[in-house]
Amino acid sequence: MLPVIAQVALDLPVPRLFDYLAPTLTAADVGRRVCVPFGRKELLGIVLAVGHKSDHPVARLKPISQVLDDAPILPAEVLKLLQFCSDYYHHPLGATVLSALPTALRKPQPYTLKTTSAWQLTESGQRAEIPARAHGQRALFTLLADGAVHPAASLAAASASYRSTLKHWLELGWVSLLSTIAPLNNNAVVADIAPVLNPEQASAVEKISAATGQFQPFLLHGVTGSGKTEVYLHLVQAALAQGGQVLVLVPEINLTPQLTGVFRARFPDVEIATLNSGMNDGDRLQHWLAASAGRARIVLGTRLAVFTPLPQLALIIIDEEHDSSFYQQDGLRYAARDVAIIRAQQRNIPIMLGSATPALETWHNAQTGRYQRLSLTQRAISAATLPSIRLVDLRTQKCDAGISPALSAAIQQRLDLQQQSLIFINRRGYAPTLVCRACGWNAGCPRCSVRLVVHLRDKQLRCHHCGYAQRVPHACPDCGNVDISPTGVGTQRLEEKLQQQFPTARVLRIDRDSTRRKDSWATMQQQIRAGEVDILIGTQLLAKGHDFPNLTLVGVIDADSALYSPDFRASERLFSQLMQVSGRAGRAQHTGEVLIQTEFIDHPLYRALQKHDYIGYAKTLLNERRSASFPPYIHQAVLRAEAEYVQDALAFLSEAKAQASDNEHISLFDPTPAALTRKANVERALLLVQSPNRRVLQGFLQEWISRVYKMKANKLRWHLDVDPWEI
DNA sequence: ATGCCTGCAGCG
DNA sequence: GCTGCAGGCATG
Repeated sequence: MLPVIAQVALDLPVPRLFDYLAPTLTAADVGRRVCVPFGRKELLGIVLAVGHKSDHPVARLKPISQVLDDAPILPAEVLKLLQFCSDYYHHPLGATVLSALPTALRKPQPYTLKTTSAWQLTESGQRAEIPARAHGQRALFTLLADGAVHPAASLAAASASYRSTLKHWLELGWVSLLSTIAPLNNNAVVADIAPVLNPEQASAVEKISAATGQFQPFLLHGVTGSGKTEVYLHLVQAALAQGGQVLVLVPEINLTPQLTGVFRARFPDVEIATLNSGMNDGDRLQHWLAASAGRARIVLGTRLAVFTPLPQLALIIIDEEHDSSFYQQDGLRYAARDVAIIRAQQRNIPIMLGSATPALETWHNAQTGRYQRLSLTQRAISAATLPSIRLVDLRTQKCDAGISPALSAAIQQRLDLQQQSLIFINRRGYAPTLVCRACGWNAGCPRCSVRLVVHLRDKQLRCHHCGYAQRVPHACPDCGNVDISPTGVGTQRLEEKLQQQFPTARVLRIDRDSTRRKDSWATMQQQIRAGEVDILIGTQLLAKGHDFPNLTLVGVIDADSALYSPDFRASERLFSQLMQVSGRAGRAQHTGEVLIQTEFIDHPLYRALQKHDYIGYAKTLLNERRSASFPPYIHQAVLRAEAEYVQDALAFLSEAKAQASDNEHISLFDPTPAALTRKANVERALLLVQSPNRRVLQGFLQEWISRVYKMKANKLRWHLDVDPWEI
C-alpha cells in the first residue's frame, strides 16, 4: 500500500512546497488548512496536492499533525489564480497562497467566529423560584418569563450582574444559551430607489449585461459626476437577480462607510461583505467567510479582496482603476487590477474598469480592442457643467507665500458669495524644508536621503519617509547663523498665510497630521458639508471622491514639480490628479472654477486639462511612450536589493546581472542606486530589465530568478517587482 | 523565516 | 582548549 503524500504550501521565502505523510487525506482535501511540524515548531499550511510521490526520501517524511476545519478553505479556482500570481510575479508559491488568507486563518489552530449569544428559559427554568429580595434576578427572570429567545444585549438592562446570574442559571439548567454567528449588516437602512439612467448609462449597462457568462473587459470612461456609481449599482442589481456574487474593488481611500451606505441603501436585503486592511482580524474573518460561503452576495473591498473565494462570482467591478492603491508594494507585489482581469478570464465573466482618467496601460488596451470602451460624457446632474480651468502665469504674477494675486482675488470673491474654496497642494516634491541662507546647509534625514519637512505647529522637522522627527534648530548647525527659515509652501504655512490674508474666513487644513485621529476626517467632512468652513487646504486626500456642493473654487498652488520628475509616469499622475481635484469644483447647482498656478502655461498637460481633454492628452502621452519605448510599449521588471551600504546592494545586482543568460529581446540595464537611496537606514539599488514581449520577459525572468535564489545574499534583502508602478 | 551547525577570533 | 558570534544551510 503506497503512502499518501500531501504537498503543502507554507509561508516561507523559499520557492518550493513541502511534503508530508497524510494517510487520511484525498484529492478532495486540496485547499485544506493543516498543521505541520516544521523544524522545531508547528506551522499552518495549505494542502496543494495529494498523491503518492515525493522528491524527498519518503522514509524521512513527517506526518501532518492536524487537519483543520471541516472542508477546504481555498477552492481550486482561487488556488489556480494564486499559482498564476506566484509564476507571474515570481514570488514563492507558499508565501503567495498564505498571503491570500485573512490573518485569523494563518494561525495553526482552528478559528473561532464572533457570535452573539441569546438566552431562553428552559422547562425547569419556568418553574424556578427566585428569592423575593434578589431584585436584579427577579427583573431578569421577568424578562425571560415569556419563554422567548432573548439576545444578551436586551437582558443587560435588567440587572448589572446579568452575566453571572445567567451563568449560574445555566449551571442549574434553568436557561439555555444559543449562539449564532453575527450577521454582517445589522444596522437598519432606509432603502433607496434606483433612479432612471440617462441613455449613455443605460447603454453601458446593457452592453455589459449582454456579456454575462463570458470573459470581456470593459472600460467605463466617464468624467467625475457622470454617474459611474449608478452604472455599477445597476450592474450589481442585474448580477444579483441572476443569483451571482459581485466583487467591487475600490481604492483604499474610497472604501468609506459612506460608499458602503450607498450599497446598503440600494440593496437593503443583501448581505454585503467589506474587506480592507483597516479592519480587525475578527471582522475580516467574518466577512471573508461570509463571502466565501456565498452568503454575502456583494463584496466591497480594497486590493486584497481580489483573492477572496466567491463561489457564485459573476461580475467584477474596479472603481478608479488607475489608482495607485491597487498596487501592493511589499510581499507579493501585484497589481490588483491585473489580477482581477486574470480572475475574470479564468472564470469567464465580464469585468468593468471605471475611471475618468484611465491608466495609460488600460487606455491602450481599450484602443487596441482588448477592452471594450464605454463612455459617459454627460454629467448626471444636468445643471452642473464642467468647471472652467484658468492658468495663472507665475512668471508675471508675484506670489506671497505661494498665493498669486489672481488666486487671492478669486478666494475673496467666493468669500463674498459665501461659497467654499479648496487650495490644493501637490505634496510630491513640494514641502517646506529648512535652509541656511548663509552656508547653504539644509536639514536632511539622518536615515534617508531626503530633506526633512518643517512642521511649524509642533516646531518639528520630520521625515515623511521613515517618520524620523527632531526639533527645529534655532541656528544653523554648520555655521551658527540664526537666519534659517523654511522655504517652499507647506499646508501649515499656507494656513497661517491665508488666515492672515482673510482674517474672518474659517480655514480648515486637511492632511495626514490633522486627520490622524480616527474619526476626525469624518467630522471634518460634516463640518464642510454644513458650511462651517470657508477655505480648505489639502493634499491628495481631498482630491478623491468627496462631493462638497458649496465648493466652487479650486486653487492649485504648484503643480509644476511633477513636470521635472525623472519618473516617466509623473505627468500621467499629475494630469489624473488635477482632473480629479477639478472635479471637486461645482458639482451641484454652482459652476466651478479651477485656478492653476504654473510657470509653463503652454505645456500640453495644462492645455489638455483646460479642455478637459483626457483623450487628447492620453494620445500625446502614448505617442511619447511609444517613441521612448516606455510601457505599455515595453514590459518591465525591476530587481531591487536593500543592504546597509548601497555598494553592497549594487555589487549584488552586478553579480545577478552577470548570472543572466544572453537574450537579444531582453534589455538588462546597469544596477543603479534607487531615487531615494537611503530609507529608514537601508540603502537601496535596482536593476531594470525590459522586453517588448511579455512572454519573452517572463521566460527570461523564470530562469534568471531561479539563479538569483541560489546566490548568497548575506545581510541583504532582494525582491523582484514585475510591471513596477514606480521605478 | 528561523534555528542549528560549523568555523575561526579572542581569551588565558 | 573553551566561548562567542557570523555566515551557510536545511527545514519535508
